[in-house]
Amino acid sequence: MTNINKTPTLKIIAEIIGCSASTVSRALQDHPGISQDTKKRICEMAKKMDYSPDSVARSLQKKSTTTIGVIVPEIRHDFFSSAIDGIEDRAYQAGYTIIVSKSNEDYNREVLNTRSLTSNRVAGIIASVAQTTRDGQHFLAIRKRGIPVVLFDRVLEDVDVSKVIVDDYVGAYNSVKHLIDCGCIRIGHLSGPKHLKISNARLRGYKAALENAGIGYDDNLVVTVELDEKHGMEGVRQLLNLENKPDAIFAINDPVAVGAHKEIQSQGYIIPDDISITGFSNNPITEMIEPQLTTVDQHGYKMGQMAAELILDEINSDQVDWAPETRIVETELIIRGSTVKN
Amino acid sequence: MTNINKTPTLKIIAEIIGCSASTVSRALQDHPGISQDTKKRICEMAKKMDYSPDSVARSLQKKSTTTIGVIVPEIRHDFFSSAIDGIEDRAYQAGYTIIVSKSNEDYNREVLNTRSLTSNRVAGIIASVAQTTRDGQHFLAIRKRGIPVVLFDRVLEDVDVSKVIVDDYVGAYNSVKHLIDCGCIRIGHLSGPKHLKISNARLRGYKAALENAGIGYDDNLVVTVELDEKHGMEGVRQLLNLENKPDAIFAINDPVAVGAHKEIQSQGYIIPDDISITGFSNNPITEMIEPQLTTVDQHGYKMGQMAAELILDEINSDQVDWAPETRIVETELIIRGSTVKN
DNA sequence: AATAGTTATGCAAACGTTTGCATGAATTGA
DNA sequence: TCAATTCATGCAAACGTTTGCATAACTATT
Repeated sequence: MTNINKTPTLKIIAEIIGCSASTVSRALQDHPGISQDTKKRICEMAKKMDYSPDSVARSLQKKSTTTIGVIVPEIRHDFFSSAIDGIEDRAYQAGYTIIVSKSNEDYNREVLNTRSLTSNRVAGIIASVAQTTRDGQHFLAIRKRGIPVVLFDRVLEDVDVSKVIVDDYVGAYNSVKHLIDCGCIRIGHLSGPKHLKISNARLRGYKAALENAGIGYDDNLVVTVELDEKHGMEGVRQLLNLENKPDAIFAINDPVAVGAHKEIQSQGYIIPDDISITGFSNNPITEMIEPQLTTVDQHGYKMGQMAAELILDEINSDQVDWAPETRIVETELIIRGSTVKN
Repeated sequence: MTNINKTPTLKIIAEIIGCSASTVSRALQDHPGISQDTKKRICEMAKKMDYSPDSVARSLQKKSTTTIGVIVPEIRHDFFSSAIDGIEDRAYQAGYTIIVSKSNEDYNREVLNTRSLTSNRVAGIIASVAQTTRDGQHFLAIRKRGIPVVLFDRVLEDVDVSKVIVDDYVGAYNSVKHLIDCGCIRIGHLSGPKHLKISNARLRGYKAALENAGIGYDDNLVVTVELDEKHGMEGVRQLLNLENKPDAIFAINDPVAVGAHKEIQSQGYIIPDDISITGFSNNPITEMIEPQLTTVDQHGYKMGQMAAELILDEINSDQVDWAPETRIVETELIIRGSTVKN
């Protein structure tokens, strides 16, 4: 599509007013060296012509953009879209725009994304890494070029950049503590695959809460499952088959909890009267089932905000070597009907 | 944060190789006028230094970017994040990046967003308008400057730009026809506010399907509700209070359907044996409830893809006056347990 | 009236590309 | 051997900004 109306530039305004482009530039910036009269004339004309500065040209000259690059494994996913939302809000407040790209859980595409973003001279990159990403060289290389990098949620342990993570341990601890406070004494746990950091952190939280309450740990009450609904159903069956059944379930995440929820009900138990249950993540589903699920909010939106704040701090710092910083987002226990009668 | 390693540029490579920047530029573009030998030396060096061209500088010189601007009312919302996903995929394939901004359902912010995007010299803008937007001047002005605009889903009727919309009429028709095919003969409709286009289109589809099947239209079976779960519950109560109760419900959207779903079950009716029910949108919730909800997929992802395709066509066209085009996305009926026993 | 100081403005370079044109070297054909 | 042709490369301008420095026109001070 070709341009019909020409976009106004400094030079065009300058010609109309009868001055130089520098004067127009300075007038628009309210530079002290320009007379009130000229300023007024120029500003009026600029407004009349609906002038807006060419950020491309400005970025070239300033050698920096006001754009933040974002890389996520998946866009169409409540947690990530919430995070993007949080990033956008903070960026918008600071006058920045965001370029969103997704890796599709593919390491190679993630590397390509970083190249594209650096090529676009973004002021910084916020990323949550793909499941297939093991190595963080691409992020380190960017950082060495002076572009701040913030990893959030899915971070790489051994990569020395700023990070925003959630405290899974505390989240799990509080969740289990809540079950105990509700009077449950035999709490089962549907745990995740052992190679995942979150599984271990949440399992530790579970154990600590039990110990703190003086409840003995029972190996039979912990079942390891994959992170989806189907496995939640299967896992909980094992627990319901025990002769000494649990009176509560702490599930590693919401899909697993939803699976358990269904299975428990289809076996005729009443939630929360017979068995209480809690999940993790605060997915939208948790509000849609009956009774609604008590869960741990991971605050995707909040994490996005914090990641944006962190990167803006780093961008605006003039320190040559900003030490990477890790910020931890507090989880929040959302108490609903699956643990408390309403 | 300050730069430590300098980013390689054409000039730097030129100095190392001992030629001019133009030669490097041409070599990297595989320009015919450069000798094989020089090309090889230059390309190797560029790779070694991990050179990637400065898109900012290139955009300035070429007077065009490879960035598409996206404006949505809300990011954290399944339909919109799916649409963004679809846009990203197509854009990525074409070598474009996307800038995502949200209006927060606020007309003024939407106008600001368009300014920011044009200032960033995006190649085109894809938008879904805010609820408070009545006037489309801001989009027309952009288009007059030669920047293609594509509106999707929430479009402005009187604004002459390209559009991607869904056929609500057909979607509703098929949904109701399905209920009829399942043997239902007394089909209630939870309709939406009368000033919304979607309400009317879906209502027309409902009526047409009935008429086509020779089923008389009964005013008592249509209840107007707000578009959320709570009103779905309230609305369906009216229908269940009729002495001649419906044997099926077609709800204007999924939240309303979910509300109705809950209410129907809590009154002791069995879905779909006593009453069948269908929604609209294919929100993730629809798969999470028991029985799962038959619904109409609006294909947010597909709409995003189509919007991206449309804008890329327009960007790559050299026609001075590209006639706006409207493309209609076919809805798809997703049949699940709320209408058919499994 | 001459100098110093102030005020308002313009010039030109720079940011990193791309590309039309010019130039010089090498090759070809007679 | 000379002109014509081809080949490889460089020069310089342009894209729209910003900004240090120079300059011109005043104003104030003596």
